[in-house]
Amino acid sequence: MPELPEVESARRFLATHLGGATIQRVGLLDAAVVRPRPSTRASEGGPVWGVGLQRALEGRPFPTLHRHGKRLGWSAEGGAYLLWLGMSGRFVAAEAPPAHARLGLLAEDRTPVWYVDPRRFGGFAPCPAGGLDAALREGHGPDPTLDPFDAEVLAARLTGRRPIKVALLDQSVIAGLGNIHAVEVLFRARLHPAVPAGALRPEEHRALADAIRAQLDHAIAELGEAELALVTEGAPNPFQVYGKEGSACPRTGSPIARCVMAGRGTWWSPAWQTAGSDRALAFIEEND
DNA sequence: GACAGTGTTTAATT
DNA sequence: CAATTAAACACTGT
Repeated sequence: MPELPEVESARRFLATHLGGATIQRVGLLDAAVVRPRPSTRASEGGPVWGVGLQRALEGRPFPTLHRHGKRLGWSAEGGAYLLWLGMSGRFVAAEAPPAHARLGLLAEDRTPVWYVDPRRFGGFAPCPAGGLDAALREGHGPDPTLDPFDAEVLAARLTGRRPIKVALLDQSVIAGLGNIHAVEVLFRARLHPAVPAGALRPEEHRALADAIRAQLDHAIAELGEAELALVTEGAPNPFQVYGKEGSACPRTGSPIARCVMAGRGTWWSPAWQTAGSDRALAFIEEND
């Protein structure tokens, strides 16, 4: 579920539902969601760190959450924590815990809020007190919605021969884009996904920077007003090219293509995304 | 049953 | 050695 816009949406959701409240109890339905360090896996989590999280939150005001890229975090009396949503993490307000609820936040006169994460790639982990900002940014490039971000910034960070699509997924280059929004950004910028990252021209850097900002702003606004999930079951696919192989390109009507780059599904419109196609690396079209 | 899936780390390979 | 790619994680839905 979560790329930058969805994580920002989760941050606002928590502030709306728990802001100003005192946390009475942290329900540990699955202690493995609390980890010793950020970005560790469920097998490393456990009640030892779960108790630490309970002690950090219970009986205290719900903290202000900060975000950088896809990471969330807070720093308060009980200590600093990082929170990341992995592939399927989300927050749900409900009286009873939904399926795959891993943790519950209970406050007086508020609907309980549950951290739900079927795949358990997401979690909570303590980070050094006073070092929240450093922990949020560690190993990450700029967040396009929070940091200075323009064609020059992009040009300086996009180097090497790997495809631009793969570079956009690298959080150390830019923080916040995931597979869906990277695919949509390239469509907006009319850029071929297989252009080597270091081979972009100045006008392409500009188009890409504009597309990244536009896509993120668009997605945040849409999530805010519609509570739209990334790919809600039953709902039609809301994206221009993501997951649309074989269907008509919204701009040209020609079929959307798909290939795999760095192990991730990549969709694009060959007729529309012509910028850089002269420099595109060899790639495999697997659409029929 | 096989396969793909919104993320990220680690191992293996080039 | 640096740059890339594959595998692993954990589980659901088609």
